[in-house]
Amino acid sequence: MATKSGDKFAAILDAAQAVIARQGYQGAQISRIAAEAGVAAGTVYLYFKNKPDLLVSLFRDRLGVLIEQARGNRTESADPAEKLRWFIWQHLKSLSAHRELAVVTQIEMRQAETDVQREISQIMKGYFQVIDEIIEEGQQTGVFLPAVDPKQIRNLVFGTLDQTVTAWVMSGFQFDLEAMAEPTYRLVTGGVCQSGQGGTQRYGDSCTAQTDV
Amino acid sequence: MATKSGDKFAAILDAAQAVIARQGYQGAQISRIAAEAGVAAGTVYLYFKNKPDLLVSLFRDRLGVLIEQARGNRTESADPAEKLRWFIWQHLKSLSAHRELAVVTQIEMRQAETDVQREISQIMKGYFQVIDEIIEEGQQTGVFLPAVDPKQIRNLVFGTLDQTVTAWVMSGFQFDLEAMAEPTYRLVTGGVCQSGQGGTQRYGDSCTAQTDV
Amino acid sequence: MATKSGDKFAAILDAAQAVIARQGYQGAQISRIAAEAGVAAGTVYLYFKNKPDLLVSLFRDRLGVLIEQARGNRTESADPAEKLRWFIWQHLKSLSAHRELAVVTQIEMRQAETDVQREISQIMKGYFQVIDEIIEEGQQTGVFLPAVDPKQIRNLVFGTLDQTVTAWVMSGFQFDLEAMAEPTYRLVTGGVCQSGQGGTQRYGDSCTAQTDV
Amino acid sequence: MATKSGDKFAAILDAAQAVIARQGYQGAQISRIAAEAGVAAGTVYLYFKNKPDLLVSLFRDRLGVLIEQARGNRTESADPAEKLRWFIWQHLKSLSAHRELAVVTQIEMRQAETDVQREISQIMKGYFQVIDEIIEEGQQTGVFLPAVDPKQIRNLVFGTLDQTVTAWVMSGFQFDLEAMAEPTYRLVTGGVCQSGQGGTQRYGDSCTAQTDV
DNA sequence: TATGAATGAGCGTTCATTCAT
DNA sequence: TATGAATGAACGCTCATTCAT
Repeated sequence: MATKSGDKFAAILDAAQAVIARQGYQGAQISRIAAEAGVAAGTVYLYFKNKPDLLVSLFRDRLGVLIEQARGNRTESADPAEKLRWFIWQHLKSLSAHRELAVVTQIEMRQAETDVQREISQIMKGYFQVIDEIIEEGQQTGVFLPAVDPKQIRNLVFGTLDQTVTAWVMSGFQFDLEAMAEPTYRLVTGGVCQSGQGGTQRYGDSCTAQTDV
Repeated sequence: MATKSGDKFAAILDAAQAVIARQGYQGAQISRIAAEAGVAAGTVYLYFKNKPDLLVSLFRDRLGVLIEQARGNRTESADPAEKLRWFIWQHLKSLSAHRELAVVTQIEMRQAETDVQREISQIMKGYFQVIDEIIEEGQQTGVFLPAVDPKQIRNLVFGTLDQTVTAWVMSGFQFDLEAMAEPTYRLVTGGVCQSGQGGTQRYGDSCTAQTDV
Repeated sequence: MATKSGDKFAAILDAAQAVIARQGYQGAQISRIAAEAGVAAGTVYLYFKNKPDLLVSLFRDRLGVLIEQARGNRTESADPAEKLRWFIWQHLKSLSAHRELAVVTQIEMRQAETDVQREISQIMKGYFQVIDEIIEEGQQTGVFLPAVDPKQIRNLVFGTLDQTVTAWVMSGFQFDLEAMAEPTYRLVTGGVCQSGQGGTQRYGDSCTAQTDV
Repeated sequence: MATKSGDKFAAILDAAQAVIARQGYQGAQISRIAAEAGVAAGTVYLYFKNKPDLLVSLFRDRLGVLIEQARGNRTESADPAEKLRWFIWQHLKSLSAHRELAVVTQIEMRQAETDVQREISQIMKGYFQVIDEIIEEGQQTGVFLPAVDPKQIRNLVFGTLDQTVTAWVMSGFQFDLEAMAEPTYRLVTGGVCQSGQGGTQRYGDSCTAQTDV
């Protein structure tokens, strides 16, 4: 039942993640989380103000790890494109290795009350910042489209990752999420259209027309 | 209060959408929805099995409109790329015109219980199919990357749209969502990387290297 | 269990009075009151906002009867002193006939939270007003000491009654409360000191000195 | 925070009085009282059996001071009426000088559970005894009405004082409580009726008729 | 003595759902 | 069909009390 660690804070967070992944946000009773953490129900309130606070804390803690990881890895290559590849790979790899976390972040955390949602959005900004920095660097060095609002690019990158992970969770983990990293990266950077078509396509072909503007 | 129409079914759905957009999924009480629809609380149960059923019905109804719209519009051009452009534009335009609907689909509907989530996913498949058909047609005609799993492309397309709309809602509708259609289309089709770089890039540049594989 | 009356409002008030008299304010569980009233716990909240509101309502209702009674009886005689005698008699007689009510008003109602106390004080003002009117009339007609702040007189009158009833309750109803009316009236009107002493007392005797000022 | 004295018993009682006066009986948490006393929560249980015991102890201690004071002062004059005057003045003066104590005794202590109430009543008997002794002495020396049950007189005296102090607390200390001593004494001893009326009153006037019986 | 982290019983309140009319 | 009063299960949270140190 109880996590071996004497650190009840971590034990409760772990239990919360497990229970939420299993029972869903609404079904996650404090008493259940406490039991799973090996503490009394009241003890939860020594570490967290209330149920929403526990959930926000869980999200902050878990995303914090992703953010740290992403920030650390970013420096391994000078090329922004390479940094982006690395970011995508890390994201998918991390969630791939922690299915419970993926379930919680992709599905259950979005079932919180509106107030909690707002706080989670704030926390997400920290992760968005990591992407934004990569994008802006890439735009400055001319690797990424400089004329496009970086937020749009971020929406493309994060939206694609998010959708991919959600699809993985909803499928019941039926495919290899980490293996999606490379193709996802290619799609994101190269787009949907057939390359090389540019030379032969007829006028008005919208798939190449885009680059004209 | 009540929708004038004698069609209580529609009146309840409308009220549900309004109340959920305003009070959030959790705060949406049946009694409130009923009052807003101009019927008694018990009447809701003459048209819907229970609360989850009401929510799923709402989602099905609203997404149904989007799907019909997307299917209808798809035929206006033979070019799959053009169809995609049209789809993206329709999606953003529709939600742009119906903020309440956007709030409900992007934020509040994701707060439902796990069971509801599953059903919503099923309904989403209908919308995904529309995208999938466009993508597959594009791959067959050679407009879209043929070697890539169409589901990945769909994740890119839908993920980007979804993220864009969510950002719009979370921002408090601070930007022109419909105006995002064209740049979003270009990003999705052309990718993040600077075009034309192909000729001058040095070996190993990952932003072009991708197309080699 | 249930009061025969279909009037659930009254049934809940009756049950509340009974349960509070028996278990005390703190021990009076809503579930218990509901059971005793023959309704479901949730039903209580159809008639009362919350527990404090139920208590305040109970007090208002019960005191309202006393106030009406006191106001009605006041007109039976023109003499303010006689009105006071009547008031005192009515007060003691009413509580004497309703031990449960006496317990609740004298003991248990004073165990409410500070907020409830404040509201109860407001309600008490209605009862005080009845006394005040009698007193002021008596002062104007010269029957009662005109130079004394009427509020002080009221404190004497109500304080004595209140203390008497509380003593009765705390004693376990060991004496005849109604029989206390006449002697109480005499004490209140004539004071503690031996009458007739005025003529023989030596200078400085404080029991008569008072009348000199 | 903590009282300087090493006497934790007294420190806890002081803290209890302060916290109860500020937060009310219900809101007085042991942990808060402990913090205010500069000790750990557990330490409270080294000096008091439980929360009710702490409250009863507080009341006993505070009332003990009043009783001692009243007993000491009683001997300063041989005249029972003068003793009564002194008693009334002491009572109002003491509470006037200790608003916190007045709040606790008049309002908050009455919010205790039924068990605590019973014990408080017992303690009150000690104070009542002081009044009773004065009264009985006065009756024996013929100063106070000999035919009246001394308990009735006590109810008049204490009830009036109690009501006066409560009115003072509820008013937010808006008047000079100590200044009420003399008029209160006069009322108590002389009664509500106009003196001197005896000679001129018409037959049946109830305000004088009383002394006939 | 003293600590203070941990306990866990206990209860007010909400609200989806039912059913007699 | 329609009503809406009544239901009652379900749960987050508090805080007096304990006990290992």
